Amino acid sequence: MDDTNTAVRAAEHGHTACRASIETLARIGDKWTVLVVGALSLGPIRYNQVRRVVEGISQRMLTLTLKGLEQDGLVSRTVYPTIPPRVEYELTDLGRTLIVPLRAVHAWTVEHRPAILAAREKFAERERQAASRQTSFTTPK
Amino acid sequence: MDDTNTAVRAAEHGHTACRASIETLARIGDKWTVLVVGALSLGPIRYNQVRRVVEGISQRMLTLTLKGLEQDGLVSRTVYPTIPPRVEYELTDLGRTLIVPLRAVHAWTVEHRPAILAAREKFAERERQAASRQTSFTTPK
DNA sequence: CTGTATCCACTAAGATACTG
DNA sequence: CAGTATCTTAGTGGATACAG
Repeated sequence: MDDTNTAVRAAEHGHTACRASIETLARIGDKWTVLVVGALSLGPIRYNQVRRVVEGISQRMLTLTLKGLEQDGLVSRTVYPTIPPRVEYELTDLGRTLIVPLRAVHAWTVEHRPAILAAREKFAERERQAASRQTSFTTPK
Repeated sequence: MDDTNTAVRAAEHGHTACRASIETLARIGDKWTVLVVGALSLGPIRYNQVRRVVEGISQRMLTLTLKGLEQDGLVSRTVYPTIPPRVEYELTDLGRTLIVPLRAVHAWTVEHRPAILAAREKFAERERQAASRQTSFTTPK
């Protein structure tokens, strides 16, 4: 009917196209995937090396993350049947293309993180003020 | 000692710088935030309009997502004290800067999604083969 | 060394009902 | 219209122990 509704319709249009991307974004947006990709971005690397680089990751999560990436064709897994066994992980060509947009996001976070932290501070402050005003209303004396 | 270890050390160096970004990435990388930002990217929009555009979001998640974004200074919230009440949400300047890297990621997902889906297919196929080979071993006759 | 399997705690998220 | 409150369930992730 009006401008606003037109804008909303446009959003809905883009929205459908977005859904698919969201699913993909969820994959790479989780807690560990980006860190693991970062670890792999420098070349082939073994399981326990990843584990050391990505500090704090559990064996379970590392295995799950790597398997997920392998499943999506972003990482290749090569087993050398030696004793002890040796498994190397490496970004595929597809996986390497991911580095570019990842860097864009990374640059954004680095650039705007101070502003975000400042905003959080201000928000927390306003919340404290609102809370104290509440208190003085309910228990004035 | 060798090239690999050098690479690993380099990764560890970058790693520390990454941690902070990860935290921020977790914020914007969740299921709903990106969709909501997409809805807001076209201009000021009211609560229930967002709700309609971002299909499937619950009231709870919408409120939480908006509050999170407001907290981080990415979205501004304006209340018009009319009856019925009217609340408009809008991207701040900071929030608008987020659109750029978001588009980069979006472009990546659109471009490479077919490859990812194909990789998943192939992976599933290999898994089926491995499973059937297992079966023929354990129950040969 | 490179995983898998199990258990458990915690949180995230949906449904529902209610308030200003 | 724009939320808040509460309940319940599903998924995530960590610790541990064990296997190939």
